[in-house]
Amino acid sequence: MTKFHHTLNCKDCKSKGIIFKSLCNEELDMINQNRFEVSFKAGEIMFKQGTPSPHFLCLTKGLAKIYIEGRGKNLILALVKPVEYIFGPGVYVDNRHHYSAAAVEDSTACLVDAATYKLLIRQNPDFADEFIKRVSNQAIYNFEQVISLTQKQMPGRIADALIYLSEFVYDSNPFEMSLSRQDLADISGMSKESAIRILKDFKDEEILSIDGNSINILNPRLLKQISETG
Amino acid sequence: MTKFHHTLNCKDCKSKGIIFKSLCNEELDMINQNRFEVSFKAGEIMFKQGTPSPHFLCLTKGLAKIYIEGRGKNLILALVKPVEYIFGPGVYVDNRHHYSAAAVEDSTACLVDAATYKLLIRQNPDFADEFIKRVSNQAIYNFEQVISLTQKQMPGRIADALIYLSEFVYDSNPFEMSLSRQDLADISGMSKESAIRILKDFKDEEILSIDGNSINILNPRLLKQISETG
DNA sequence: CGACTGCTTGATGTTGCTCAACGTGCGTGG
DNA sequence: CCACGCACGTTGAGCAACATCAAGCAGTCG
Repeated sequence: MTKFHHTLNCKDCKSKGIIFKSLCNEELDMINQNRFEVSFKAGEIMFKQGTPSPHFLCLTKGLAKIYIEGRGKNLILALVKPVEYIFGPGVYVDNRHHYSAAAVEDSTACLVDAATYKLLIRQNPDFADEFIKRVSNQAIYNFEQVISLTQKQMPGRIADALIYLSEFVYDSNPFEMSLSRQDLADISGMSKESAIRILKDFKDEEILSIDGNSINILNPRLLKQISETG
Repeated sequence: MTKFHHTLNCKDCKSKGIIFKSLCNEELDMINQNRFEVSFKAGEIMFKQGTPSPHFLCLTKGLAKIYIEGRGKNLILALVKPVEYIFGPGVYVDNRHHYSAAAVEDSTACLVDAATYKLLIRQNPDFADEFIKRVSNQAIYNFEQVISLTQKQMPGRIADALIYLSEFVYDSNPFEMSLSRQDLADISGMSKESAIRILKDFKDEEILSIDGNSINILNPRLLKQISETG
């Protein structure tokens, strides 16, 4: 994990687009004053569940997973790609992280002081609205995830995970999966053996073609159907 | 479902305490202008997943459940008691309810226009902070729930549900459960038969005594331990 | 009194986990 | 360079957990 300081200014940052669009230059300056950049190698832990949480983290390059550590197994809540931020709910509650984050690919991120961030939310209603919208979206996604995990059987859950990867993470159909099979299992809430078996089944039914980590969804319609029928 | 209008003023409402403490009289007036009261009989649906969501709902009497409807089974996300509010994430996203709500006991609630509420959040940073804190707490609770549902076996999940009921909902140890066994099962993500069986096991092990709907936790320590070991 | 609803229990089948063995690529140190 | 260890992926067999089905029982309401 390497730290840089002020490699460029927030005002000029290409990445700010989606998140900080409601901030004026003065406000961006404030963030710029209170941030630093960090880089992570694949596999490195960004922060750990239970530790104090003084920062807002914005991923500028790579891919990260956020996951809850529970009794031996991990559960991956989401994958985070540039330019999205990680800002746990603990910041407004007990100042602790309630989940862990780790780099899946080599990544870089900007850390911004949480107090600064909270101040901006108080100052700028548009920014606050934007933030609440973000949190709301995450909550909605969580609901779907809970239903997937508790009410679908394994093929449906793997189907969900594959659709998520193809549509939201890698954004392409034949895609190179930088996740391990264990990660895929942790997304779908099952053992890695089970995940592998389902992948094989899908391959046998010619829904997918798999070569190592490159996956091609041959029959998206059937995959969607498996996802829906559970 | 019966409607009342302005039975009293928000300023004088005993129930406002926790939620609206950061609002001034003028702001409370605004809410007062844009609200109406509704009463529900036990079992009645307050709103349904998928329908438009133009209101913020504040429960003033009774007990309600919020639950997601999925393939035949329901999953109860939380029980809501006075004075807590129900304000789905959809309000900031697509104006739809992402879960349903129903009265468990005879209940009354205040409905407040969502636009008014959102306006107040923009106007009053303290109120906004309070709201975000609330949403954050809910998110944290959701994480614990997901872990409980996906990584614990049935006895641990039932233990979690019983602790939740005793400590957060009914707030007493021998408690009269206004929920059905099906509801208990829907909280714990299992079939009602399984829920009943675990209850019986707990009774046989003298962790609980059960008489109809009144439950007495005889061995809270052991129950906690079952909850933790999964 | 019969129909109905919610609760309870047992029998049976399925699902998905665990464990153990083996293969394979990759980096490290002799 | 080769030998070795190590992490990841893969496969099969056995078993525990859980759902489903079916039946019976009490209370309640017309």
